[in-house]
Amino acid sequence: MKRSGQLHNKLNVLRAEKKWTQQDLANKVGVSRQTIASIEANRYNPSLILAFEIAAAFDKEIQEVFQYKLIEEE
Amino acid sequence: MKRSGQLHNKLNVLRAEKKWTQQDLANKVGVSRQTIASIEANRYNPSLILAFEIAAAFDKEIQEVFQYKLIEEE
DNA sequence: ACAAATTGTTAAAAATAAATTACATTAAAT
DNA sequence: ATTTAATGTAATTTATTTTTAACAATTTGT
Repeated sequence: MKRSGQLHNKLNVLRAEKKWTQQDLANKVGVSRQTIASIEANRYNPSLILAFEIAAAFDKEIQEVFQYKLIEEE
Repeated sequence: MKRSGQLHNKLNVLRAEKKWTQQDLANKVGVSRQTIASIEANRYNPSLILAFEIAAAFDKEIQEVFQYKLIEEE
């Protein structure tokens, strides 16, 4: 699929603030630890529902957790 | 995968405001018309990147376009 | 009423996310 | 220094999204 931008996230920072391990967060949102690790490392693009659940776990809005930067087109 | 909530969206309303067809929106975000139709009908859960691109097309935040309601657990 | 555009929906294939298993590396605790 | 917990990452499998193609149904324009 076409990708016209890049996804970044603040999962490691937010986890550190709460002192949660990847496993802790994985348990809270009901996915595997590797899924959290992969998202954290930007290895893939989570589903919107998972993004909502992660944001809710931190009591934040999605854009406080995930940032999407459009790539400039010339 | 576990689903502990429901996703809703306002795509049809936002499209109507802009007078965009499904095809128009599909072109703007670079997916097929059927992808837009399927998201609009809640047949599936888009990727976070696609959700960001759709929101950007409407110049809105994600949560103005998509709403995620957690299901009550007892 | 007719034609054209738009939408609803489905099926099959392709692409990508997510689960699972596994193991190596790093950090923390004793 | 040794053990234990936490993280990085890779391979394989499974689940889901997305594409493509197709056709029916509905809406819009003339």
